Amino acid sequence: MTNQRYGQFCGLARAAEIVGQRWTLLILRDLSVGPRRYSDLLAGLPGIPTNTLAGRLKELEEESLLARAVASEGERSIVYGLTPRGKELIPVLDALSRWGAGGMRSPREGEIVTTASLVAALRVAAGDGIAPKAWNTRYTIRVGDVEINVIMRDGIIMVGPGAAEDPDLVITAGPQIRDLLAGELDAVTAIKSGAVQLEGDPMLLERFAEVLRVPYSPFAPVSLQ
Amino acid sequence: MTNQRYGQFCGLARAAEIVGQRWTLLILRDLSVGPRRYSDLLAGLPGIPTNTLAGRLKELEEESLLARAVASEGERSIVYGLTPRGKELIPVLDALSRWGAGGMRSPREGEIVTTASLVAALRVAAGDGIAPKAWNTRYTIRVGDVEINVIMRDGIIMVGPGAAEDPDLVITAGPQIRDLLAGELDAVTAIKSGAVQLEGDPMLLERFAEVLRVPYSPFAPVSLQ
DNA sequence: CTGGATCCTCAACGATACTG
DNA sequence: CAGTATCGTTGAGGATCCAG
Repeated sequence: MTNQRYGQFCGLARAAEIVGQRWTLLILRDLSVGPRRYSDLLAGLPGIPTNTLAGRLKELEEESLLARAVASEGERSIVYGLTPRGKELIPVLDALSRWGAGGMRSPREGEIVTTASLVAALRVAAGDGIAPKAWNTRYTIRVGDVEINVIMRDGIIMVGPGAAEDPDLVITAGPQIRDLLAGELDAVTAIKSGAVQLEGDPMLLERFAEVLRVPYSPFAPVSLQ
Repeated sequence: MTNQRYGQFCGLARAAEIVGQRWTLLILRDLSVGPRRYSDLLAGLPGIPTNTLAGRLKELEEESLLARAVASEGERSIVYGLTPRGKELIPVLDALSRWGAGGMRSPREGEIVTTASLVAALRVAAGDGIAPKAWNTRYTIRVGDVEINVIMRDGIIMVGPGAAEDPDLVITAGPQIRDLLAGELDAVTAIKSGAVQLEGDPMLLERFAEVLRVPYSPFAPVSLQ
């Protein structure tokens, strides 16, 4: 499977030959959350053909963006994880993610939220990952049947898949969570309108919305000059 | 021409639907240098089929990343230029470019340097675009038959296509210019080895190499954990 | 000459079935 | 669970042609 080449001695062209292939960016996004098995990736990327996934994983391994490893002793299952070279790409994925989110308003027909997409979105929203030191809070965020956690601890924000243990606040929302992160919907309105449902202290949603904030640039079609 | 979709309500997925198509990133790179005509783009992207270019331009216009305009009064030619939404993508292109450059060593068989690729590379190398205020210098850089200019003025670095007017230094080099920017080749060695030829004060190359510097991360294939 | 449109071919992608 | 195998479909590649 010889990658298509652009024939230019250019960093962007080289990058495009790798990440410009269909599904590759989403595979990398899923792996950016943590090492995953083949079947995890397949489940997190609805619509990807199995041969395409297998081919991409092989190519990305050849490019040293990811490595395969046996999950644990005795297990037959294989996990794929990003190498340092692959991890270098995470800030770029996040920048692209932020740009793409600026063009999003509401889900199109049939669009879903996956665990990795929600983790990536909140990782972007967390920005530099710094919160006030005193805010030690554990959040679980539910969108559909997806659950992720956001932990603020000692001034650091961590985002990961799965519910938080003993959460201080459980936030259940639909795609409108995007508007909350975008600052287009404030916490009070979100609660009143029913856009989010809470289990726990509602004040903790204010902190959440204050720290996890994507300053999407306003997007208006314009003409040149 | 209905774009392939990923079916996920995710910024990265939306971005990938647009910029993940073949040739799109390079078209945007060329336009990031400035507005260009159809034939300029065709010439700067050797190998692109005309129908692909036409199709991409149409899609990118629909997505409001670029706009078409009549070049100047009376002219029949059309120029394509980035909209603000398209320009928001330039820092992302630069980040991707930098990442890709980290995996580059020497040109592969048949790889060429184009005007836009060289401008983009030096724009990345210029980083935040700041130089010492006293360094008012005009450079012309030649690689093959490509000529671009780098102007340092009042602490600002500007990079553009075409030779500089009345340059203080003309730098002629091959692909080894990449090593100079990467800091893997210092100015003195570059001159002695003949990797670069100069017309003007050789000391000005030191300034050039000092300010235009891409801190590529070392790249070594490794295994997981 | 610029700015495409058309046609044909072929490699890559997509869907499904199947296997060690 | 982790992929191959098979086969149909789509989009890219390449050449040519055409209108303003």
